[in-house]
Amino acid sequence: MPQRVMLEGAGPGAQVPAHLTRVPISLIGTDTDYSDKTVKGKVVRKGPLVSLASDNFILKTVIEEEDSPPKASSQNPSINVVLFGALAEDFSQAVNQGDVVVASGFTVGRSPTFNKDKLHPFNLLLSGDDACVYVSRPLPPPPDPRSPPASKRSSALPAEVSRTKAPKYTYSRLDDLKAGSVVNTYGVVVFFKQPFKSRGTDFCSTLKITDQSNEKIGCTVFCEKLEDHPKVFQVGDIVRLHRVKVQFFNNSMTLVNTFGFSVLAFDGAEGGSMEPRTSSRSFHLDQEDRRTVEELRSWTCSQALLPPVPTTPLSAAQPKTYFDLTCQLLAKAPIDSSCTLLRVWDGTRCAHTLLKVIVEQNVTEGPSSFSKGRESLIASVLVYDNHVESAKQLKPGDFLRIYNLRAIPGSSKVPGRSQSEEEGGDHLLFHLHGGTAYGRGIRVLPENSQDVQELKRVMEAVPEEAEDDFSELNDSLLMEVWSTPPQSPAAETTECSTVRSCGHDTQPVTLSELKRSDPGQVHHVRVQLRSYEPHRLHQALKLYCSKCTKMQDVPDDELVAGLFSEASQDSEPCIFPRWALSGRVLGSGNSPTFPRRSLSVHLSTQLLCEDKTRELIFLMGSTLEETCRLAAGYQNIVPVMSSGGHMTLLDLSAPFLFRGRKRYYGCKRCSEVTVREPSCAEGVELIDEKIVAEALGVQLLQFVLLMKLELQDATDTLDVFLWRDAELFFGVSAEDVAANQEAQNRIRQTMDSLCPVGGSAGERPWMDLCLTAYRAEVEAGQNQTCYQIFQSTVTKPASTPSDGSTVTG
DNA sequence: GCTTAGGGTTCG
Repeated sequence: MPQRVMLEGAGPGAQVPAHLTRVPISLIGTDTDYSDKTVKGKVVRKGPLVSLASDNFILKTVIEEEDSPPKASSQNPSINVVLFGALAEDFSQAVNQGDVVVASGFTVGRSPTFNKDKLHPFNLLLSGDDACVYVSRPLPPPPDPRSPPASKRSSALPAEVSRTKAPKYTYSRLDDLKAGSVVNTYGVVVFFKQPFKSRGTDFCSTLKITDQSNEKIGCTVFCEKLEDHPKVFQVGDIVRLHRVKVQFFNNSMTLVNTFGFSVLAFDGAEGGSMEPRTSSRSFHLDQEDRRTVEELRSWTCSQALLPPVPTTPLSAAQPKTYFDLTCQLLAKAPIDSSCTLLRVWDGTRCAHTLLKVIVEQNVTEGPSSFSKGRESLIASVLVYDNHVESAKQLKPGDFLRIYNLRAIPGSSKVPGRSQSEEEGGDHLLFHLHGGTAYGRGIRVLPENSQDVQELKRVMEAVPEEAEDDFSELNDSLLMEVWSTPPQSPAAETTECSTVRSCGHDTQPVTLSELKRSDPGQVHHVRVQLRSYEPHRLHQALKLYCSKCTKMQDVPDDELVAGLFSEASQDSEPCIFPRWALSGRVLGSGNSPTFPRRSLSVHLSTQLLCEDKTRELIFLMGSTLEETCRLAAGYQNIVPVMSSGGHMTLLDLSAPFLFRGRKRYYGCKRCSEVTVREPSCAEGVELIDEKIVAEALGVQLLQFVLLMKLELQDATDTLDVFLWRDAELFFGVSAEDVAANQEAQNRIRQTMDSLCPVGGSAGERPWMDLCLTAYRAEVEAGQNQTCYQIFQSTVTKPASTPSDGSTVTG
């Protein structure tokens, strides 16, 4: 058992393997995989070495995070660490109180002493192969006589104080294989087949691997149990094979598993997870293995062996092509003995209408139908022959990768009836043909895999329930507005955090403490952003009436354009007010469809006298587009129409005022519209939206931003609103967000930095926030405690390379 | 017991 305490001669942290990322002690919980994580802290208490049985020991120690940001709390976060076996022995000898240690390869358990010591609800457990402690300490060297000479300590590899050596494996390069020998080897997968049933007793899987030698070697694995097979998900994955026999076949070397065979598979991407995929409980993985994987990853990268995109989303599926699909199974139904229907989705919309295969009633596993909006995103996959057997193992909800799926256009060859038999045309369904050519097959992806996390993000951004085509169209239009220009969020490494400006003198509390507090209080918390709504950020922009306190969505362009068009239909004669001087203005159209035409316009005589003709006009009969274009030349444009022979405003769902790119809306409940001459008394320098609204009897609606954020710390999660101080939080005005792209980008970038897409918890920066808790009526008669972020601002410090710690002040 | 497969698109 290779259990170790590493002594570092150089500075702290210098020799902790680079692929490990550090987790703040405050964030330790049980719902995370810590296999590639570290925790760092100073040993503030070191318990005695306790002998449990012969050759088994236990030692308890407390470490405290030294470099957590100041003012976070009166006390630095600390946690109990329990070490077992030889590691406990080594730790006892090699580590002193006051040393700074980095622990890796630990698991997390509930702390049984939390109620007593109030240290941390969880503790770290270090035992087994992977557990490791790195000690950084200034010289002199430790008192352990077995410790290697100082010269070695300053080398790239940490010196080790270990009583037991790892069983040593040697790995053959692929250009150095001798027929008949049994070897261990590493390789990058360039081709693979999922396990399939052989004619014999076993499942068979096929790999072709390569390494820096550039040899490409085929490899066949026979195992009765599926879980013993290589867990390869995509080309570029790295495998470590133990005990494979080298054989000659057709003039080339091949590898076949032999007695004692085992395999680990790794993500092949640089910076990917170091957690090996295996069903084996007793595998050994040390620093050298990790380095080998890193080296293969960078070689793979230099050779461009990894496919640029692992799989094709449904939105990019083209008729008659083969592709791999990552998706979620929603329902399945048998068609006949050699065909099964899988209904899947990936959150993207296929460019072609998806064909729905109708099956007999009561044979579907999972829901037999979905909302209209959802149905339009679901693809029918017909799997044949040998794949029917693997489909039997699948359950609705599973995340799948389907290899070598083929997009089939039209609907003529569908078993059973199909919804669009008469339509023919541009419909798609998908076939997984029989056989295993080109790696054809299905694989269930583990829920914690990076690809599934990404898939879920995409799916979560899809609106919950049926939305008709109209609103989806508008969503996609607005999405374009929000996402241009396409920025590369990956390139942005800026740490992002927040500062409070509330001035309260309150100590930060944990979320679980906060939840136990009475409402009506102010709290300070230190949290990360776990998720947020709405994902389509344009939906965060609302209109708010300060009089009736009602909130509404911003009407979309299609609706507004409709109101303009309706208003211009009305051609009944109109008596214009006496103060208004009528004229014509030339519209902006210049195409046959939109001819340039003159529009009826009305000016205030007073303004005319003051030679302020461009400051305010009343415009009649224009389209939305014409109004927008004219808005470039006039400071204030009020669209008007004729109603009952009088000039009046359009329906208040339309903006009552255009000021440059900004549009202003009025509250339908609280406005009492009369078109009057604005009281531009002398001395009024500028006609703005307030003056116009007042003149017209319009209760001006305010642009606001409203979001729901899910916050998280080590103890709990909490939903909070970001509303009243949303502008302060983002450093933009909601009015600007409504009108310009830069302000929209700023919000998008802020959210991306607080909650990177596909990012792990470790990548999310910490935020210091001020929260208020209050009772509010959520539904009729239902009071609930709500939380809102106050007086907190996101700060973006100059982009500095992070030291791996995620905490910023 | 000690084979099975040994990549290379489709019946639908």
